[in-house]
Amino acid sequence: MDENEKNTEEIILDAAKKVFLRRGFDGARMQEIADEAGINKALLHYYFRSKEKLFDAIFITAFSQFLPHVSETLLSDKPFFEKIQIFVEHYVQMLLENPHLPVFILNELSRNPERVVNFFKLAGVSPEVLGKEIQKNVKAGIIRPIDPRSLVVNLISLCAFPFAGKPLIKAALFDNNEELYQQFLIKRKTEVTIFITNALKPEKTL
Amino acid sequence: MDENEKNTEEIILDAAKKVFLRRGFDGARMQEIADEAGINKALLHYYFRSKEKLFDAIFITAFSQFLPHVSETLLSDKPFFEKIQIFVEHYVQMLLENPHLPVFILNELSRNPERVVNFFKLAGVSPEVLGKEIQKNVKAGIIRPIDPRSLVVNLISLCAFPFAGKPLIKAALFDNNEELYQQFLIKRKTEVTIFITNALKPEKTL
DNA sequence: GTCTATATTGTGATAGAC
DNA sequence: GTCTATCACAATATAGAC
Repeated sequence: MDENEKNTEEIILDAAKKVFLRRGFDGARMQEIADEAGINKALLHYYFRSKEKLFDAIFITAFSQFLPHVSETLLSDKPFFEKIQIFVEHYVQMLLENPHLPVFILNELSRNPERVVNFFKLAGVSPEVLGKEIQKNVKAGIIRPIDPRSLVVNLISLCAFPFAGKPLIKAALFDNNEELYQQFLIKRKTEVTIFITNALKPEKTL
Repeated sequence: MDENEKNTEEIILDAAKKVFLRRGFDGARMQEIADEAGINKALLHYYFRSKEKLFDAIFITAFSQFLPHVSETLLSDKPFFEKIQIFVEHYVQMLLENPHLPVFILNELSRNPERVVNFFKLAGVSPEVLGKEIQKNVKAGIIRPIDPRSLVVNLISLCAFPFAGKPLIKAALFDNNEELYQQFLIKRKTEVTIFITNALKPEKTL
C-alpha cells in the first residue's frame, strides 16, 4: 500500500495523529496538520467539521492501541510466567514503535478525564475475569499472594513509564545519549519480565 | 503564615502553579491565572514579563520537587531494604500531596526536552555514586544483580505511574471510585516496597 | 503597584470560486 | 473535492491613568 494510494481522509488522519501526538490537543495547530498532510486548512474542516472532531477521530484509535490487552494474553492456557513474558514483550515492542503514545494518552486523559468513560466500552476490558485468573495461580502456589489490580498496575507502570519519562531518564541516567537509551528500552523486554518474575515467585519452602 | 500576608509575587506564583499544573503550558490562560490570584492580567506581565517567563518560574520548583532525591536516601548508612522503604514512603507521600505533578512534568518535558538540560545542574543528581552503592550491595549478596539504572527506573515507575495514569486506572480497575483509588494509592507506600524487596531478594542458597 | 483600555497577533472556522 | 481569501474571536502583551 503506497502512501499515494491513500485517500485524503486517511492522509489527514495520519498527519493529525503525528501532530497531536507531538504537541497534544492544546499545542497542536490546524495549520501544522494541514502542512503535514500537504493540503490546506479548509480541507481539514471539510472532512472533519472541527479540531475537536478531528482529535476524537485519532484519539479513539490511539487510546485503544495504548490500552494493554492484558486480558487476551493472560487468559491463554500457557504457564503464568510465560504469559507475563509474552505480554511484556508485545507491549514494549508496541511502545517502541509508538514512543509518544504513553505521555499523549496520560496527558489528554488527565486534562479531560470524561473521555475515558466514553471510549471504555469499546475496549472490552474485564478486570473480574483477570482477577480470577491471577487468584487461581495464587491459590495453586504458583505466585505469591498479590492484589490482581496491583499486579496489573505494576506491569503497565514498568513497561510504559520509561517511555513517558524518556527525556527525564535519558538526561539523568544516560547522559542524553539517544542510542544508549534506545538499547535500554529494548533490553526492558527481558528485564521487566525478570523483575516481575522474581517479585512473584513464591518463597522456597525449605 | 496567612494567605493575606503573602506579597503579590508569591500570590501570583501560587496561582500560576495551580493553573499550569491543571492545564499545562498550552492549555493555561493568563486570564485564569489572574482570576485565581484575584488580580488582573496586566499585573501578571508587570511581575513576569511574559507567560513563558512566568511558566519558567513555577517549572523550576515543580521540577526539583518531582525529581526524586534518590541519592540522599540511598546513601545513608541504613540497611539497603530499609532505605528502599523510606524512599518509597516519602516519595509516594509527596505525590499524594501533589498528584498532578507527574503528568505535568512528563508532559512539559516531552514537549520541550531542552528544559531538562537547563534545570538539571541545579538538582545535583549523581548516578555514579548511586551505581556504586547498589553494586556494593550486589557484591555483598544482599540483593540480586541488577543494573543500577534499571532499579532506579523501576522504583520511580512503580511510584509515579499510578499518579500519572490515575484517570485511566481508576476507570479501568476501580469503577471510577475516587475514594477506592485514594486508598489504593496510600496502600502503595507498602505494596511497592514489598514488590521491590521480593524482586531483589537473592535466591535462597540451598 | 494596580487598574482599565487597547493594540496586536494567532487560530479555528467559513464563504465562495473553480 | 480542493483551493484562496477572509471572518470572528481569543489570548498575549502593552500604554497610560491613577
